[in-house]
Amino acid sequence: MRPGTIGGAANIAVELRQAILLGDFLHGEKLPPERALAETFGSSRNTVREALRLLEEDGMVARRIGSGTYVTFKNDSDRDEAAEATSPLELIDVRAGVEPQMVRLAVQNAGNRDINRLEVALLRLERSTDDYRRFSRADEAFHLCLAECTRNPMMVWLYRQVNEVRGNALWYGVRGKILTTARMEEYNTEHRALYEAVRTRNMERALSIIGVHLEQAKSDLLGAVD
Amino acid sequence: MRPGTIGGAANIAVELRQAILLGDFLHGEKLPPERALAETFGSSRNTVREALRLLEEDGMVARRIGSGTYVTFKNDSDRDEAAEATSPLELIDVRAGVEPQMVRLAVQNAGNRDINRLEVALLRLERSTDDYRRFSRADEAFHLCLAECTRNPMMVWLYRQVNEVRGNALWYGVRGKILTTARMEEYNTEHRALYEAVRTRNMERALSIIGVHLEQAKSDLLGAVD
DNA sequence: CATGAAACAACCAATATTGAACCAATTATT
DNA sequence: AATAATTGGTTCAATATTGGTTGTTTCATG
Repeated sequence: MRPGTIGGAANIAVELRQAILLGDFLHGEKLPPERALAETFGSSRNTVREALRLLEEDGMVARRIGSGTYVTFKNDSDRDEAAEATSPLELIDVRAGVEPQMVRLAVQNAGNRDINRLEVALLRLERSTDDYRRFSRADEAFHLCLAECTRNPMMVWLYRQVNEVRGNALWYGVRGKILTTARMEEYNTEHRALYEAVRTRNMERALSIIGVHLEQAKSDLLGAVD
Repeated sequence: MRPGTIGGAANIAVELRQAILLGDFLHGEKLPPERALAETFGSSRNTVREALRLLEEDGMVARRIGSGTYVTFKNDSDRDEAAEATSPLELIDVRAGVEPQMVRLAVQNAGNRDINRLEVALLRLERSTDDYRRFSRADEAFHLCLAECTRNPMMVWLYRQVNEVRGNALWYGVRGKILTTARMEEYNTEHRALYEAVRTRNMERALSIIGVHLEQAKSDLLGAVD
């Protein structure tokens, strides 16, 4: 038990949850029996059971009579592993699936407020062509804003994940070579065109732009490898 | 009170708020009882109670008679929140972006071993039309296998995520209504056609099938709402 | 002196914890 | 195959803990 804290079912639950989140207990692993946990935490078995009940409610563990209590929580470190195993080119393959659909839904579902925020992000982007790090951040914000235009929470979440990988990947290293001021301004021409297409609900045009955008990102990447 | 001196309910509130914000007390955790806090802060219980009242006003903690004072402040980690906020229809919108690209990459990159495993999954699927729960599990396995055919770790991860949401969403409830034996057999016709298209590297055909598949899933869902 | 914050104290009602015994399902042992 | 050991599920009553409440006292401040 952490110093300064007092026992009780809620706190035991929090500690076990932390232990699971931190990987002390892996997915599928069996927790110590309730009677052992009771001794470890210096409390009664009923209290431990109450704590486990809370974890079970959260879907962190599952209990089986006669067998034990098992971790059902699936750790997100899977994503980091996938990210490390994924090359920038493969990432573009993934984005080529996600982003056109994102644009499609954005054109369909964006409200006026969404479009206003998208414009703000665009203006910031256009003021950032002097520093490729600032540009990268503004670029992320713009695309995230675009994701929010879809009004689809899952799509927003998905794009966040892909975006984070984008930060981890090799891309991060070659970024400085690719993003010359001229290139950034080229990208921004596309960004503005994309914004206009979304604003005027021109689906065909928007899809065409994002397609070109991804193609260019791909060829830029291939060029940087040389 | 003289300026420059410490003490008083407001200051205790500030200290506790800091402790919570810094993670000394996590969400759901029970704070030490008022009597103990009074001792550690070297003040009376009344003063501590006043401090807790302030925190309660801020929505940082909740108090329950006979139980304790609990931290309600949440450090946003909303992977599951996105899932809960996403309707089955919105999920299909996401899948409509991911799955065609998945099929495209699968046709491009699948090796012979991948295709063999895909066939195994397909056969299992075709033996599962008598129970919609078994069918659902086999269906997941088949599509996951398809994801692995892409040889793109990020795509595999992505599909896993989408798949998990599929399990959480409302879909889970209406599944029983949609998946009649006849419907499962229809789906399997498509599954087999998809398998054949991947095996023979017929990209056009594969994309057409997955498009129809998603369209049908969408209309089935819309039908089930009535 | 009047005021208000704080300390101290006693009690209430709600809740939690404990300890025990026993059940039911699973797993290990013989 | 039969048996024993292990493990989660359940119930109950006694006890401890905890926030809520009320009242009095102390003391620095204006």
